[in-house]
Amino acid sequence: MQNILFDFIAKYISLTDEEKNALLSLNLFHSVKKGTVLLKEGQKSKESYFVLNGCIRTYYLIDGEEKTTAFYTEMEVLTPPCVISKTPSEYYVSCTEDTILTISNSDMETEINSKFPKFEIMCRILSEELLAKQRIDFDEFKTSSPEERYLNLLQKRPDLIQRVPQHQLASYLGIKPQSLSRLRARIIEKKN
Amino acid sequence: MQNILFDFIAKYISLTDEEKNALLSLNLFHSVKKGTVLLKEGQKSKESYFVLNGCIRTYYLIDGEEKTTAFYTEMEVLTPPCVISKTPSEYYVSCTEDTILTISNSDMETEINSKFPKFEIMCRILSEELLAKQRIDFDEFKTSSPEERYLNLLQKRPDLIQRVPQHQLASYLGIKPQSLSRLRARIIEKKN
DNA sequence: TGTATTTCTTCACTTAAGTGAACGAGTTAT
DNA sequence: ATAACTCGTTCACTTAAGTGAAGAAATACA
Repeated sequence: MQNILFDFIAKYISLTDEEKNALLSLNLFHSVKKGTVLLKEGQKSKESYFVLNGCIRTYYLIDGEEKTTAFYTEMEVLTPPCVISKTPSEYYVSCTEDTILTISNSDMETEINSKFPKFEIMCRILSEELLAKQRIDFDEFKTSSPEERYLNLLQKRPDLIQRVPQHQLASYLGIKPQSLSRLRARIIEKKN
Repeated sequence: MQNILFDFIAKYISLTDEEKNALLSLNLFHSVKKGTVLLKEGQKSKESYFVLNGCIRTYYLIDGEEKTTAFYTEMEVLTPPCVISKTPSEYYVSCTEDTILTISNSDMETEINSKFPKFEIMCRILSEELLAKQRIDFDEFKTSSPEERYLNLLQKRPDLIQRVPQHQLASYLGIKPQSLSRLRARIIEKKN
Protein backbone atom coordinates (compact mmCIF):
# COMPACT_ATOMS: atom_id res chain seq x y z
CA MET A 1 0.00 0.00 0.00
CA GLN A 2 2.80 2.38 0.98
CA ASN A 3 4.42 1.70 -2.33
CA ILE A 4 1.56 3.41 -4.10
CA LEU A 5 2.54 6.59 -2.29
CA PHE A 6 6.23 6.13 -2.99
CA ASP A 7 5.58 5.38 -6.65
CA PHE A 8 3.58 8.58 -6.83
CA ILE A 9 6.33 10.63 -5.22
CA ALA A 10 8.92 8.98 -7.44
CA LYS A 11 7.33 10.69 -10.42
CA TYR A 12 8.59 13.98 -9.02
CA ILE A 13 11.61 13.41 -6.78
CA SER A 14 13.73 10.48 -5.61
CA LEU A 15 13.69 9.60 -1.94
CA THR A 16 16.38 7.98 0.17
CA ASP A 17 15.39 5.12 2.46
CA GLU A 18 15.76 7.41 5.44
CA GLU A 19 13.37 9.87 3.91
CA LYS A 20 10.91 7.11 3.20
CA ASN A 21 11.11 5.95 6.78
CA ALA A 22 10.65 9.50 8.01
CA LEU A 23 7.47 9.66 5.95
CA LEU A 24 6.21 6.34 7.25
CA SER A 25 6.81 7.39 10.85
CA LEU A 26 4.28 10.19 10.35
CA ASN A 27 1.44 7.70 10.37
CA LEU A 28 -0.34 9.14 7.39
CA PHE A 29 -2.26 6.06 6.32
CA HIS A 30 -5.91 5.65 7.14
CA SER A 31 -8.62 3.21 6.24
CA VAL A 32 -12.05 4.81 6.01
CA LYS A 33 -15.52 3.29 5.67
CA LYS A 34 -17.87 4.18 2.86
CA GLY A 35 -20.04 7.15 3.75
CA THR A 36 -17.58 8.68 6.20
CA VAL A 37 -17.54 12.47 6.04
CA LEU A 38 -13.97 13.74 6.12
CA LEU A 39 -14.81 17.44 6.01
CA LYS A 40 -18.04 19.36 6.64
CA GLU A 41 -19.27 22.71 5.40
CA GLY A 42 -18.34 25.50 7.80
CA GLN A 43 -15.49 23.50 9.28
CA LYS A 44 -11.90 24.70 9.35
CA SER A 45 -9.29 22.19 8.31
CA LYS A 46 -5.65 21.81 7.44
CA GLU A 47 -5.91 18.33 6.00
CA SER A 48 -4.98 17.13 2.53
CA TYR A 49 -5.88 13.72 1.16
CA PHE A 50 -4.12 11.34 -1.17
CA VAL A 51 -6.27 8.42 -2.30
CA LEU A 52 -4.48 5.08 -2.44
CA ASN A 53 -7.56 2.99 -2.99
CA GLY A 54 -11.24 3.84 -3.23
CA CYS A 55 -12.98 7.10 -4.00
CA ILE A 56 -13.83 10.35 -2.25
CA ARG A 57 -16.10 13.10 -3.48
CA THR A 58 -16.63 16.79 -2.78
CA TYR A 59 -20.12 18.23 -2.68
CA TYR A 60 -22.00 21.38 -1.76
CA LEU A 61 -25.32 21.44 0.05
CA ILE A 62 -27.42 23.97 -1.85
CA ASP A 63 -31.11 24.37 -1.03
CA GLY A 64 -31.03 20.99 0.67
CA GLU A 65 -29.58 19.34 -2.43
CA GLU A 66 -26.20 17.74 -2.77
CA LYS A 67 -24.22 19.12 -5.69
CA THR A 68 -21.25 16.92 -6.42
CA THR A 69 -18.38 18.75 -8.09
CA ALA A 70 -15.46 16.33 -8.00
CA PHE A 71 -14.33 12.76 -7.46
CA TYR A 72 -10.84 11.71 -6.41
CA THR A 73 -9.75 8.14 -7.03
CA GLU A 74 -6.53 6.10 -6.98
CA MET A 75 -3.36 8.25 -7.09
CA GLU A 76 -5.22 11.56 -6.87
CA VAL A 77 -4.65 14.38 -4.41
CA LEU A 78 -7.16 16.73 -2.83
CA THR A 79 -6.24 19.81 -0.87
CA PRO A 80 -9.57 21.52 -0.14
CA PRO A 81 -9.59 25.24 -1.01
CA CYS A 82 -10.40 26.08 2.64
CA VAL A 83 -6.99 24.70 3.66
CA ILE A 84 -5.33 27.22 1.37
CA SER A 85 -7.61 30.16 2.11
CA LYS A 86 -7.71 29.34 5.84
CA THR A 87 -11.45 29.98 5.88
CA PRO A 88 -14.35 27.67 6.81
CA SER A 89 -15.01 25.04 4.16
CA GLU A 90 -17.72 25.72 1.61
CA TYR A 91 -18.17 22.06 0.86
CA TYR A 92 -18.24 18.52 2.16
CA VAL A 93 -15.78 15.73 1.49
CA SER A 94 -17.00 12.18 1.88
CA CYS A 95 -16.10 8.64 0.89
CA THR A 96 -18.23 7.06 -1.81
CA GLU A 97 -16.47 3.75 -1.19
CA ASP A 98 -14.39 2.10 1.52
CA THR A 99 -11.20 4.07 1.00
CA ILE A 100 -7.56 3.90 1.94
CA LEU A 101 -5.89 7.29 1.94
CA THR A 102 -3.21 9.39 3.52
CA ILE A 103 -4.25 12.38 5.58
CA SER A 104 -1.61 15.02 5.99
CA ASN A 105 -1.59 18.32 7.80
CA SER A 106 -0.52 21.60 6.19
CA ASP A 107 1.55 22.60 9.24
CA MET A 108 3.37 19.32 8.97
CA GLU A 109 3.89 19.91 5.28
CA THR A 110 5.43 23.35 5.76
CA GLU A 111 7.74 21.82 8.33
CA ILE A 112 8.82 19.04 5.98
CA ASN A 113 9.17 21.47 3.11
CA SER A 114 11.50 23.69 5.09
CA LYS A 115 13.59 20.69 6.17
CA PHE A 116 13.70 19.05 2.74
CA PRO A 117 13.71 21.48 -0.19
CA LYS A 118 13.04 18.42 -2.33
CA PHE A 119 9.48 18.34 -1.04
CA GLU A 120 9.01 22.00 -1.67
CA ILE A 121 9.93 21.39 -5.29
CA MET A 122 7.59 18.42 -5.54
CA CYS A 123 4.73 20.47 -4.14
CA ARG A 124 5.39 23.26 -6.60
CA ILE A 125 5.51 20.95 -9.60
CA LEU A 126 2.47 19.03 -8.45
CA SER A 127 0.38 22.17 -7.93
CA GLU A 128 1.43 23.52 -11.29
CA GLU A 129 0.45 20.27 -12.95
CA LEU A 130 -2.88 20.07 -11.17
CA LEU A 131 -3.59 23.69 -12.03
CA ALA A 132 -2.93 23.06 -15.71
CA LYS A 133 -4.94 19.84 -15.74
CA GLN A 134 -7.88 21.46 -13.98
CA ARG A 135 -7.75 24.38 -16.40
CA ILE A 136 -8.12 21.97 -19.32
CA ASP A 137 -11.01 20.20 -17.58
CA PHE A 138 -12.73 23.51 -16.89
CA ASP A 139 -12.28 24.64 -20.48
CA GLU A 140 -13.65 21.35 -21.81
CA PHE A 141 -16.63 21.73 -19.53
CA LYS A 142 -17.33 25.25 -20.74
CA THR A 143 -16.98 24.46 -24.41
CA SER A 144 -19.15 21.37 -24.49
CA SER A 145 -22.78 20.35 -24.00
CA PRO A 146 -23.96 18.00 -21.25
CA GLU A 147 -24.13 15.17 -23.77
CA GLU A 148 -20.60 15.85 -24.97
CA ARG A 149 -19.41 15.99 -21.37
CA TYR A 150 -20.95 12.61 -20.69
CA LEU A 151 -19.39 11.04 -23.78
CA ASN A 152 -16.11 12.64 -22.86
CA LEU A 153 -16.28 11.15 -19.36
CA LEU A 154 -17.10 7.79 -20.88
CA GLN A 155 -13.77 8.02 -22.71
CA LYS A 156 -11.61 9.47 -19.97
CA ARG A 157 -12.92 7.96 -16.74
CA PRO A 158 -15.21 5.06 -17.68
CA ASP A 159 -14.72 3.60 -14.18
CA LEU A 160 -16.47 6.58 -12.59
CA ILE A 161 -19.69 5.90 -14.47
CA GLN A 162 -19.69 2.39 -13.03
CA ARG A 163 -18.67 3.04 -9.47
CA VAL A 164 -20.57 6.22 -8.69
CA PRO A 165 -24.36 6.80 -8.30
CA GLN A 166 -26.02 8.49 -11.25
CA HIS A 167 -27.40 11.43 -9.29
CA GLN A 168 -23.89 12.29 -8.13
CA LEU A 169 -22.60 11.98 -11.67
CA ALA A 170 -25.37 14.28 -12.85
CA SER A 171 -24.31 17.30 -10.83
CA TYR A 172 -20.71 16.48 -11.70
CA LEU A 173 -21.83 16.96 -15.32
CA GLY A 174 -23.70 20.12 -14.40
CA ILE A 175 -27.22 18.75 -14.89
CA LYS A 176 -30.13 17.10 -12.99
CA PRO A 177 -30.38 13.32 -12.55
CA GLN A 178 -33.48 13.20 -14.76
CA SER A 179 -31.60 14.93 -17.55
CA LEU A 180 -28.77 12.44 -17.27
CA SER A 181 -31.24 9.55 -17.56
CA ARG A 182 -32.81 11.12 -20.61
CA LEU A 183 -29.45 11.92 -22.15
CA ARG A 184 -28.33 8.34 -21.75
CA ALA A 185 -31.53 7.04 -23.30
CA ARG A 186 -30.99 9.46 -26.18
CA ILE A 187 -27.46 8.16 -26.78
CA ILE A 188 -28.59 4.51 -26.80
CA GLU A 189 -31.41 5.51 -29.17
CA LYS A 190 -28.89 7.07 -31.55
CA LYS A 191 -26.74 3.94 -31.65
CA ASN A 192 -29.65 1.99 -33.22
CA MET B 1 4.88 50.02 -13.63
CA GLN B 2 7.56 47.79 -12.17
CA ASN B 3 6.14 48.45 -8.74
CA ILE B 4 2.97 46.59 -9.69
CA LEU B 5 5.13 43.48 -10.09
CA PHE B 6 7.02 44.09 -6.87
CA ASP B 7 3.83 44.73 -4.94
CA PHE B 8 2.49 41.47 -6.26
CA ILE B 9 5.61 39.55 -5.25
CA ALA B 10 5.60 41.27 -1.86
CA LYS B 11 2.38 39.44 -1.05
CA TYR B 12 4.39 36.22 -0.98
CA ILE B 13 8.04 36.95 -0.21
CA SER B 14 10.19 39.98 0.55
CA LEU B 15 12.88 40.94 -1.93
CA THR B 16 16.16 42.70 -1.34
CA ASP B 17 17.10 45.55 -3.65
CA GLU B 18 19.65 43.32 -5.31
CA GLU B 19 17.03 40.74 -6.03
CA LYS B 20 14.77 43.41 -7.44
CA ASN B 21 17.54 44.62 -9.69
CA ALA B 22 18.30 41.08 -10.78
CA LEU B 23 14.66 40.76 -11.79
CA LEU B 24 14.69 44.07 -13.64
CA SER B 25 17.79 43.09 -15.57
CA LEU B 26 15.87 40.20 -17.09
CA ASN B 27 13.92 42.60 -19.26
CA LEU B 28 10.56 41.03 -18.62
CA PHE B 29 8.36 44.00 -19.39
CA HIS B 30 6.54 44.28 -22.67
CA SER B 31 3.96 46.57 -24.14
CA VAL B 32 1.59 44.86 -26.53
CA LYS B 33 -1.01 46.22 -28.93
CA LYS B 34 -4.65 45.18 -28.82
CA GLY B 35 -5.30 42.14 -30.96
CA THR B 36 -1.77 40.77 -30.74
CA VAL B 37 -1.71 36.98 -30.54
CA LEU B 38 0.78 35.85 -27.88
CA LEU B 39 0.29 32.12 -28.39
CA LYS B 40 -1.28 30.08 -31.18
CA GLU B 41 -2.90 26.66 -31.21
CA GLY B 42 -0.38 23.94 -32.03
CA GLN B 43 2.53 26.09 -30.95
CA LYS B 44 5.03 25.04 -28.29
CA SER B 45 5.86 27.64 -25.70
CA LYS B 46 7.61 28.15 -22.40
CA GLU B 47 6.22 31.59 -21.70
CA SER B 48 4.19 32.76 -18.73
CA TYR B 49 2.41 36.11 -18.56
CA PHE B 50 1.73 38.51 -15.74
CA VAL B 51 -0.66 41.30 -16.64
CA LEU B 52 0.29 44.71 -15.29
CA ASN B 53 -2.26 46.66 -17.25
CA GLY B 54 -4.84 45.67 -19.84
CA CYS B 55 -6.44 42.32 -20.56
CA ILE B 56 -5.55 39.09 -22.31
CA ARG B 57 -7.86 36.21 -23.13
CA THR B 58 -7.53 32.53 -23.93
CA TYR B 59 -9.70 30.94 -26.59
CA TYR B 60 -10.13 27.72 -28.54
CA LEU B 61 -10.96 27.55 -32.23
CA ILE B 62 -13.67 24.89 -32.49
CA ASP B 63 -15.48 24.36 -35.80
CA GLY B 64 -14.27 27.76 -36.92
CA GLU B 65 -15.71 29.42 -33.83
CA GLU B 66 -13.79 31.17 -31.09
CA LYS B 67 -14.64 29.80 -27.65
CA THR B 68 -13.30 32.13 -24.99
CA THR B 69 -12.58 30.39 -21.70
CA ALA B 70 -10.69 32.93 -19.60
CA PHE B 71 -9.68 36.55 -19.18
CA TYR B 72 -6.64 37.77 -17.29
CA THR B 73 -6.52 41.36 -16.12
CA GLU B 74 -4.42 43.52 -13.79
CA MET B 75 -2.33 41.51 -11.31
CA GLU B 76 -3.25 38.14 -12.78
CA VAL B 77 -0.91 35.39 -13.94
CA LEU B 78 -1.28 32.97 -16.82
CA THR B 79 0.92 29.97 -17.38
CA PRO B 80 -0.67 28.14 -20.32
CA PRO B 81 -1.17 24.40 -19.68
CA CYS B 82 1.03 23.60 -22.69
CA VAL B 83 4.00 25.13 -20.86
CA ILE B 84 3.51 22.66 -18.03
CA SER B 85 2.69 19.63 -20.18
CA LYS B 86 5.38 20.50 -22.74
CA THR B 87 2.94 19.73 -25.56
CA PRO B 88 1.62 21.93 -28.38
CA SER B 89 -0.90 24.48 -27.18
CA GLU B 90 -4.59 23.65 -27.49
CA TYR B 91 -5.59 27.28 -27.40
CA TYR B 92 -4.81 30.83 -28.38
CA VAL B 93 -3.82 33.70 -26.16
CA SER B 94 -4.48 37.20 -27.39
CA CYS B 95 -4.77 40.75 -26.11
CA THR B 96 -8.26 42.20 -25.95
CA GLU B 97 -6.75 45.59 -25.10
CA ASP B 98 -3.43 47.36 -25.36
CA THR B 99 -1.63 45.52 -22.59
CA ILE B 100 1.49 45.86 -20.51
CA LEU B 101 2.74 42.55 -19.19
CA THR B 102 5.76 40.58 -18.18
CA ILE B 103 6.75 37.60 -20.28
CA SER B 104 8.91 35.06 -18.54
CA ASN B 105 10.41 31.81 -19.65
CA SER B 106 10.06 28.54 -17.75
CA ASP B 107 13.75 27.68 -18.19
CA MET B 108 14.63 31.02 -16.71
CA GLU B 109 12.24 30.39 -13.86
CA THR B 110 13.74 27.03 -12.97
CA GLU B 111 17.14 28.69 -12.98
CA ILE B 112 16.00 31.47 -10.66
CA ASN B 113 14.17 28.99 -8.45
CA SER B 114 17.28 26.90 -7.97
CA LYS B 115 19.34 29.99 -7.19
CA PHE B 116 16.79 31.58 -4.87
CA PRO B 117 14.71 29.10 -2.86
CA LYS B 118 12.53 32.07 -2.00
CA PHE B 119 11.14 32.06 -5.51
CA GLU B 120 10.51 28.36 -5.39
CA ILE B 121 8.38 28.95 -2.30
CA MET B 122 6.55 31.82 -3.95
CA CYS B 123 5.77 29.68 -6.99
CA ARG B 124 4.47 26.88 -4.80
CA ILE B 125 2.23 29.13 -2.76
CA LEU B 126 1.00 30.95 -5.84
CA SER B 127 0.13 27.73 -7.69
CA GLU B 128 -1.64 26.37 -4.65
CA GLU B 129 -3.66 29.55 -4.34
CA LEU B 130 -4.55 29.64 -8.01
CA LEU B 131 -5.51 25.98 -7.93
CA ALA B 132 -7.85 26.57 -4.98
CA LYS B 133 -9.34 29.71 -6.53
CA GLN B 134 -9.88 28.02 -9.86
CA ARG B 135 -11.50 25.06 -8.11
CA ILE B 136 -14.03 27.38 -6.49
CA ASP B 137 -14.71 29.06 -9.85
CA PHE B 138 -15.20 25.70 -11.54
CA ASP B 139 -17.54 24.52 -8.79
CA GLU B 140 -19.57 27.72 -9.00
CA PHE B 141 -19.82 27.27 -12.74
CA LYS B 142 -21.04 23.69 -12.39
CA THR B 143 -23.59 24.44 -9.72
CA SER B 144 -25.23 27.44 -11.36
CA SER B 145 -27.31 28.31 -14.40
CA PRO B 146 -26.13 30.66 -17.17
CA GLU B 147 -28.26 33.42 -15.68
CA GLU B 148 -26.79 32.88 -12.21
CA ARG B 149 -23.30 32.84 -13.72
CA TYR B 150 -23.96 36.18 -15.39
CA LEU B 151 -25.32 37.75 -12.20
CA ASN B 152 -22.39 36.30 -10.33
CA LEU B 153 -19.95 37.84 -12.81
CA LEU B 154 -21.77 41.15 -12.46
CA GLN B 155 -20.92 41.03 -8.75
CA LYS B 156 -17.40 39.73 -8.92
CA ARG B 157 -15.90 41.21 -12.09
CA PRO B 158 -18.23 44.00 -13.24
CA ASP B 159 -15.35 45.54 -15.19
CA LEU B 160 -15.19 42.52 -17.52
CA ILE B 161 -18.76 43.03 -18.70
CA GLN B 162 -17.84 46.57 -19.69
CA ARG B 163 -14.46 46.04 -21.27
CA VAL B 164 -15.02 42.82 -23.20
CA PRO B 165 -17.18 42.09 -26.30
CA GLN B 166 -20.46 40.27 -25.57
CA HIS B 167 -19.74 37.31 -27.83
CA GLN B 168 -16.52 36.63 -25.94
CA LEU B 169 -18.33 36.91 -22.63
CA ALA B 170 -20.97 34.48 -23.88
CA SER B 171 -18.63 31.55 -24.36
CA TYR B 172 -16.92 32.50 -21.10
CA LEU B 173 -20.35 31.91 -19.52
CA GLY B 174 -20.76 28.70 -21.51
CA ILE B 175 -23.51 29.93 -23.83
CA LYS B 176 -24.09 31.47 -27.29
CA PRO B 177 -24.10 35.24 -27.86
CA GLN B 178 -27.81 35.17 -28.71
CA SER B 179 -28.57 33.48 -25.41
CA LEU B 180 -26.60 36.09 -23.52
CA SER B 181 -28.57 38.86 -25.25
CA ARG B 182 -31.83 37.16 -24.35
CA LEU B 183 -30.72 36.46 -20.81
CA ARG B 184 -29.84 40.12 -20.27
CA ALA B 185 -33.18 41.23 -21.69
CA ARG B 186 -34.87 38.79 -19.31
CA ILE B 187 -33.04 40.23 -16.31
CA ILE B 188 -33.95 43.82 -17.21
CA GLU B 189 -37.55 42.65 -17.72
CA LYS B 190 -37.60 41.15 -14.22
CA LYS B 191 -36.40 44.37 -12.61
CA ASN B 192 -39.61 46.11 -13.76
C1' DT C 1 -37.59 -12.12 5.43
C1' DG C 2 -40.05 -8.30 4.88
C1' DT C 3 -40.06 -3.23 5.14
C1' DA C 4 -38.08 1.16 4.34
C1' DT C 5 -35.18 3.86 1.68
C1' DT C 6 -32.48 5.10 -2.00
C1' DT C 7 -31.75 5.17 -6.77
C1' DC C 8 -33.01 5.32 -11.41
C1' DT C 9 -36.18 5.93 -14.97
C1' DT C 10 -40.25 7.68 -17.26
C1' DC C 11 -43.88 11.07 -18.23
C1' DA C 12 -46.11 15.52 -19.10
C1' DC C 13 -45.28 20.11 -18.90
C1' DT C 14 -42.48 24.47 -18.54
C1' DT C 15 -38.56 27.09 -19.33
C1' DA C 16 -34.43 28.27 -21.43
C1' DA C 17 -30.70 27.46 -24.62
C1' DG C 18 -29.32 26.32 -29.63
C1' DT C 19 -29.93 27.57 -34.54
C1' DG C 20 -30.31 30.25 -38.65
C1' DA C 21 -31.68 34.40 -40.48
C1' DA C 22 -32.26 39.28 -40.60
C1' DC C 23 -31.44 44.04 -39.27
C1' DG C 24 -29.39 48.29 -37.60
C1' DA C 25 -25.39 50.59 -35.42
C1' DG C 26 -20.86 51.17 -35.23
C1' DT C 27 -16.12 50.40 -37.01
C1' DT C 28 -12.54 49.69 -40.43
C1' DA C 29 -10.59 49.84 -44.74
C1' DT C 30 -9.97 51.55 -49.24
C1' DA D 1 -17.60 58.63 -48.88
C1' DT D 2 -18.76 54.19 -49.57
C1' DA D 3 -18.39 49.51 -49.14
C1' DA D 4 -17.29 45.62 -46.18
C1' DC D 5 -17.19 43.88 -41.52
C1' DT D 6 -18.07 43.27 -36.92
C1' DC D 7 -21.16 43.35 -33.24
C1' DG D 8 -25.25 43.13 -30.62
C1' DT D 9 -30.01 42.31 -30.76
C1' DT D 10 -34.36 40.32 -32.16
C1' DC D 11 -37.39 36.74 -34.21
C1' DA D 12 -39.33 32.19 -35.14
C1' DC D 13 -38.47 27.67 -34.57
C1' DT D 14 -36.13 23.44 -32.64
C1' DT D 15 -34.00 21.00 -29.15
C1' DA D 16 -32.76 19.98 -24.66
C1' DA D 17 -32.71 20.90 -19.78
C1' DG D 18 -35.57 21.96 -15.40
C1' DT D 19 -39.60 20.56 -12.58
C1' DG D 20 -42.78 17.77 -10.07
C1' DA D 21 -44.86 13.48 -9.78
C1' DA D 22 -45.08 8.60 -10.04
C1' DG D 23 -43.48 4.05 -10.23
C1' DA D 24 -40.11 0.18 -10.71
C1' DA D 25 -35.80 -1.74 -9.22
C1' DA D 26 -32.13 -2.20 -6.25
C1' DT D 27 -30.20 -1.68 -1.68
C1' DA D 28 -30.01 -1.23 3.16
C1' DC D 29 -31.59 -2.59 7.50
C1' DA D 30 -34.05 -4.19 11.30
